[in-house]
Amino acid sequence: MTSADSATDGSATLASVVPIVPAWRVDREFDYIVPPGLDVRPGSLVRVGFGGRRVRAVVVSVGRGRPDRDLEPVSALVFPTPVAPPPMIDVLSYIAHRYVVPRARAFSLVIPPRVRVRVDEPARVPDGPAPKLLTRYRGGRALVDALADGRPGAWCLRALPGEDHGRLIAEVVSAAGGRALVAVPEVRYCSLVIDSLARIWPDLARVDSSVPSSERSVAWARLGLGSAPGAGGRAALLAPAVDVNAIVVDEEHHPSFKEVRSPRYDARRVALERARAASAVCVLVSSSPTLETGAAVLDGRLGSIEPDRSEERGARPIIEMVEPQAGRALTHILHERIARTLRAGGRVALLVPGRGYARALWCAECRRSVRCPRCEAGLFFDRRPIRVRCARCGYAERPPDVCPHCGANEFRYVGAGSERLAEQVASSFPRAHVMRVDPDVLEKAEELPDLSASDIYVTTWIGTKAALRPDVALVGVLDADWLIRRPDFRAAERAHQALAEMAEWAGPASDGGRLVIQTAEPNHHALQALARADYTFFLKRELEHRRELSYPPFSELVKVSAVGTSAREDIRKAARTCRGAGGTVLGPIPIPGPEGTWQILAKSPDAMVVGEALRDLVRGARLESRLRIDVDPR
DNA sequence: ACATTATAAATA
DNA sequence: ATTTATAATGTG
Repeated sequence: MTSADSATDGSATLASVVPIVPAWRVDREFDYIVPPGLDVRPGSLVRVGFGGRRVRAVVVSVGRGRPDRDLEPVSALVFPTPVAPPPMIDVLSYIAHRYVVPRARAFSLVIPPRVRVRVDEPARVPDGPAPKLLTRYRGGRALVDALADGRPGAWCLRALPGEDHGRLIAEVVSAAGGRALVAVPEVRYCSLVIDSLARIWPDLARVDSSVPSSERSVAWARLGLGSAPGAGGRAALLAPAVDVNAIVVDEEHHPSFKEVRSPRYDARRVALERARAASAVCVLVSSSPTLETGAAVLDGRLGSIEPDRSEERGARPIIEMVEPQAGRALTHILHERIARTLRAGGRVALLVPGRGYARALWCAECRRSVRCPRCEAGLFFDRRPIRVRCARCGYAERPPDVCPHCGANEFRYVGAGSERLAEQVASSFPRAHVMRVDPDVLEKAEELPDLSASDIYVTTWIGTKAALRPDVALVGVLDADWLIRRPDFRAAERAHQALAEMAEWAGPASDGGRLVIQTAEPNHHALQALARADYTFFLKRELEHRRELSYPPFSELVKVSAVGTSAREDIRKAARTCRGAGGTVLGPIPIPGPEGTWQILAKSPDAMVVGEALRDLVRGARLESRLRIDVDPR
């Protein structure tokens, strides 16, 4: 098309764009003229004049037409390849709708850092490994066939505890011809899975948030040219790769797949949605999948890939449930198991629920705990220096001299934290080398301590990350009840996942692996499932509880909070809106935070219906307070 | 009369 | 979100 044509019939190439201005007032498309010679396609990132300034914008469609008014031209193309190639515009629009944000905010997820990039045509993608581990699973062959035939679908791959996920995922990526995106949990140190994929595919595009922005931009552009595969944190699922055959989410149950900042998307849903829109295969990998995923397998919405029962049982360590003894952090049995393991030259890991010296400070008189003035969470007690601290908000202060409730001046130190426990263990086993790994130690350490030097490794949940944990023969969980009894409807699920991870850490009984769990509730289904090495047992029992209270997967959740002058009034408006959209509303309740913060939780059959109603509320009525909408909260 | 500051409206 | 026009308020 030449400019002479547009002069004769008045038609021109037009682009509809979404300006990257995250405000409800401009949550729509704007049209511009595409100057001849500019390679503007759907998904291109461009610069346009908008309201007296220049902003970046994502092109959502391109076509010829007669402008019905004077249009501005697109002023430049700012990235060499489309940042939202089909079907990403639809996926991003889905995120905007489901998570109730202006489209511009969803689109900003795919905008690379501001650096100039130049990329070369990608080399041919080398072949990966043939399926060997995968075909040992029931359903593994079906997945390989589906990938080979290009049949779309979604699967849950329930990995064997102790499985090499790097190898397993490499086989999936390989079966997809390398045209795959892999998301791993967001981790600070490194990812073993990404490392092993990079060994097989040296061109692997790393879209980690840990890599420098220039490198990240280059990876973004290379994926746009068809280089494959790509891997990284949850953001990797939004990479501008073209012709994606497979989307893999590793450790599907990991909490980091829920974004905590706006747009608060759930990467599992996004993975499924992108795969559906791209007619690709989605694979959710975990040895203890979320209940939502497990339920989807039971009712056939997800294909099942699971290990053979005998292999599953074979991966399990010896598991002992031990009744806690009042006043002792370590029961006699656990003490004896530690001694025996050390004598045999084995290493021990002990898991404590909290850091610091004592986990709480209680008034000896009124038996109330000292709580954080900022966020109401319980405070833990530090000895060096002497102070109380809040694990949630980082509040740290000298402990009060008298009880803030009743004025008594005597306190009880309740529960051993990682620091006291490490001391206690060191004095019980004077010849063992005890190492403590908790958030305080990790913060101070410049680099990772040499973990292999220790005999007893005392840690909070932070030290259980796969990249941190040393080989051990015995894992002791000091207080499983703390996990099981948390006031959260997902407490059992989390406990099961955490303890399953500990069982994995201990290793199979055939290699001498042993797991000792101190608990007053040995019959809890999370623990029973572990003892039987039967995830499905846990799944079915926990589903009964969820059904009874109609929690996910029997409903979808939307959490709304309001903060500001008229928070109380606005949260009532939000509650009415949710009810009007078919939701059942819990609350409003006041929550910790700035003065006068209120929250509701809506359960409904379809969060998108509730979300749509809330979208109208925040877009239409002018609200005094700020509403924070969290769809699919975790 | 003119500078300064709050407020509303518009963005192609 | 940011700019721009417009109104409201302040100052010499």
